Order: sequence, then C-alpha cells, then structure tokens
Amino acid sequence: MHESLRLDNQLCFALYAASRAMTQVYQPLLEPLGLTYPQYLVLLVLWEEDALLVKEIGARLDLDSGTLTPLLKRMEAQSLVVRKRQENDQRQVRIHLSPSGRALEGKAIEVPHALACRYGNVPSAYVEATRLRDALIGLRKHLRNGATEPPR
Amino acid sequence: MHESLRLDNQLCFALYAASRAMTQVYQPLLEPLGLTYPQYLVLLVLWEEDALLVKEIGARLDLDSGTLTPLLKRMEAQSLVVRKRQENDQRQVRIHLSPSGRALEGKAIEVPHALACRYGNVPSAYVEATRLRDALIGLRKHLRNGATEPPR
DNA sequence: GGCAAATATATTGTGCACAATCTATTTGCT
DNA sequence: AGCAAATAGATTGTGCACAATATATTTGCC
Repeated sequence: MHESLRLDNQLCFALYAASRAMTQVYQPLLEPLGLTYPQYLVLLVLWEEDALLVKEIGARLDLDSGTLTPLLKRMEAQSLVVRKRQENDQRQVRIHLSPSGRALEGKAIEVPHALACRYGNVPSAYVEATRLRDALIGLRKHLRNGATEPPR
Repeated sequence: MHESLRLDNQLCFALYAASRAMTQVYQPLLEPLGLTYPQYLVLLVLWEEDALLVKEIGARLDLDSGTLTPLLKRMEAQSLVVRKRQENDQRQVRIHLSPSGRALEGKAIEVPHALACRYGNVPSAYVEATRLRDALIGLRKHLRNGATEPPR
C-alpha cells in the first residue's frame, strides 16, 4: 500500500479524531447545562455580542442556515434565545439571548475551568494548547483561502 | 465576558472548525470516487488490512457499531465491501473488500497527491503538517486516557 | 414604477455521530 | 449440563453538517 494512504500519516484523520475526542470531553460538562456542543458555540458567540443575525452567527462558526435554523429553533424551544424578524428587512432574523440564555454564562464559566483541570492545568500544557490552537487557526484560514500558496 | 469563554481562545472550536474545513477540502476529491469521508476512512483501514471485524475497524477509527453498521451497509449496497458473519463466532461480522473496493485504491492514491499540491507541496509545509498531526495524535491520546496528568 | 438579480432564511434529503437499548451468541463458572 | 455475565453487532432516536433547492424580500437598474 502506498505510504501516503496510511491512516496514521493523515493530518485529516488526526483532526477528525481529535475533534471528536475533544467534543466527547465537553459533553459531560455541557449536559448538566442542557446544551449540545454546537448550541454552546452559539451561546459563546452571543455572550460576546448579543442580538446577531443568523448570518453573522454563521460567519463566526462557519455554519449555514441549513444547520443553524433548526438548531436555533431548538434553542428557542428551550427558551435560551428569541428569534425576531427585522422590521426594516423582513429577510433577516436577529437572535437575542433570553434571560435564561444570559444567565447560563455564569455556569458556563466552569466549563473551561474544569477542562483546564482535566488537561493538567500546568503552564507547559497551556502554552502547548495555545500553540496548537494557533496552528489550527492558521490551517483553517489556509484551507478556506483556496490554499494555493504555502502557509506561514 | 470572561476571557476563557472567548470563542477565539478555545482549542476545541479551533479543532472543530479546522476538522470541518479539512473535510470540505476532501469532499470534491472523494465525490468522483462516490465516497464520503468516513467511507474513505473505512477503505483506508481495509487497504492496510483486509477482512477486519466491525469491532476492529471501530477500534482504529474510534467509531461504534451505531455509526459503522449503517455505514458498512451502504458500502455493501455500493459493492465496495462484503459483510460475512463468522462461522465459529456468529456474533462477529467480518468486512471484506470487494474487487471494486480494492480497485478503488488506485484512484485514491491521487487524493493525498492532489491535497499536497493544494497545500503547497513545499518541504516546510510538509514538516509543519507532520508536526501538527503528531500534536493532534498526542492530544487525542491524552484526552482518551482520562487526561489526569499533563501531556508530554 | 417595474422587473431581474441579489440576499437571508427556510426546507428537504442524505449521511454521519453517538447515547441508549436490544438481540443473539458465546464464555466462564459451578 | 446449566446459567449468569460478557461480548458483538443491530436498532432506535436525536442532533448536527451540508448540498440543493425553495421562498420571501429587498436592491439596483432601466
């Protein structure tokens, strides 16, 4: 078999597996809050800036309306957000945090904290995680840009 | 808002977004082969070692029967694999490559090649991708091990 | 003003992921 | 042998992702 087809050589599989492993670590921390990981992401965005359009949330998370519309409807059914059509442009839907959606931020603070503990919470681990995060952000940007020239 | 809740600080989101971006780069390369990315992963495993049990494929890809059973059934419907119950242990199902599943390896060689071109195909990019891959493999191992002690 | 093109969201359909449960079979113990 | 526990895979149900398409509204141009 050709070397380039070996599973353990593949960056994509490493990404895929690590991403799923990471989400599985989040899951028991989010379950008490009644959130899935993508719902948590939407709240992270709204806690940074409330009352965004669906499109703006989509731009930050790289998700389209096919994913967001039903997800936001479920969150509205849970009274975490309120969806409001814009007055001046009826095409747009603005997503507002509800009081309970806003209140959840307090509990959510514990999530990264619990993860830090779980991850070791030592400076070397923190530095390494930061470096890894930045490499991933760079990779994603590279892939999104059509990736015609090498990174860095 | 607490700094630790900022989206762009989160390793998990970087992983999630990069993984999806990477899969989207594979998609147009796999579509001519009639494969989804998880189906391609199963074939990668079988090209390395044919006639594995469902359980063994699951161990390599970190997937359970809830995901693999329907996926393998779809692949069998496409005549890429054959599912055979074991004679000596009727609980087990062994997955064999069909001739066309085996033949697909030839075309699949071009997938990593096309990616390498797209990624830049320069030594620095290769080294960096290798380093990133290894960091991700380490992270995944760490997360799966319960992650009570720091990595490295 | 009228209409084509653009825009924002919604809908439909397919295919994962994954928790929870179920079924069938095998193993191990006495 | 007989039976509880373990094992392998299948099933069910929920929730993403995402392509493709549809709907409704707005914009820009004549």
